[in-house]
Amino acid sequence: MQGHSIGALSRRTGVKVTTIRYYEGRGLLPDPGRTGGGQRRYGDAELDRLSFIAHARQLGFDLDAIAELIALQETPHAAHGDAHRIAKDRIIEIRDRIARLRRLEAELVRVVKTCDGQSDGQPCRVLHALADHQACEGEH
Amino acid sequence: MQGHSIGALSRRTGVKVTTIRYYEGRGLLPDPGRTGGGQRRYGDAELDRLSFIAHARQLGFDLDAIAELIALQETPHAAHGDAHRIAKDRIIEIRDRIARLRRLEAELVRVVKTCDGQSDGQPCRVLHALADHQACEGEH
DNA sequence: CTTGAAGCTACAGTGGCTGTAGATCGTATC
DNA sequence: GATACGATCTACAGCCACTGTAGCTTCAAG
Repeated sequence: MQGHSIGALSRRTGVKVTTIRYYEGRGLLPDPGRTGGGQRRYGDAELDRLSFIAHARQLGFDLDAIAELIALQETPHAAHGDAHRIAKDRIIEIRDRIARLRRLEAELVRVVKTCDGQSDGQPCRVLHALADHQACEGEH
Repeated sequence: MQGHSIGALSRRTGVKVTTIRYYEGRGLLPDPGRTGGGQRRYGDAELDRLSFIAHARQLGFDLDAIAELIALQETPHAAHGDAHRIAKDRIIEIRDRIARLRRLEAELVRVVKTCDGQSDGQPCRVLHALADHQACEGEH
């Protein structure tokens, strides 16, 4: 039987079989052809699309954003602005997340330091430091 | 009626009312006292604990880790090592996430750049770039 | 005593899958 | 052909950490 089985697609893209079926249910992949027995068979176009989805997921796009990007691919005219907007939104979001994580890191380091080297019978100050929001300079 | 209502606790900690009840169901907060009519009334100890939970959540601890930290608070002896381990694990995790986000950012910037300034009638290259995993230097 | 905000329980829904059960299919080997 | 066994099928439940809803009761101020 010609075409890729769902397992072959999975091996090639690193996307789990169940996840591929889930994407189909979500409308991100078209209904594929079937064998006489009802098993899915895919062509190279589906392989490409699944690679696209997998890559975009790894870049942190959610499934709705990916659906939007796919729709843009299928209506090529004047899609530049939208695709750029979506990608730039993601960049802004990622920079924001990095900034927040850095603040968290700094605070956790501070929390651990308040206790380091101290080992009497008292409850650990890490726990106090965690409860003590006053000490954070961050805005969270 | 003495004690804080659930709404007062919510206002003081920034944790939503429904979330407070959810924490109670998860065992992170004890069953509070109730008024004759069945409404929850909290003391300062519960307020402190909820602040602790809220702060730890903001630092990215999951509820299981927080439950562990609370358990450590209640059995003070020899808790240092464990509390430090949990906090240090989080620091490592956060650094890892920062590193991965930076790679994503770099790639997205690259993706957007492949197209910038180009505005013919062709499908946007952002979409190609997203599908083209070959071009990533990262390990994802 | 009335009113309206706040609280109550119980349950369904979110996103993005993952795991399970129990059946069927496809293909390599004998 | 028959058989064996892995791959695939559908349908549904479960995960995390909430969030939202419906329909009711309670509290506290005026």
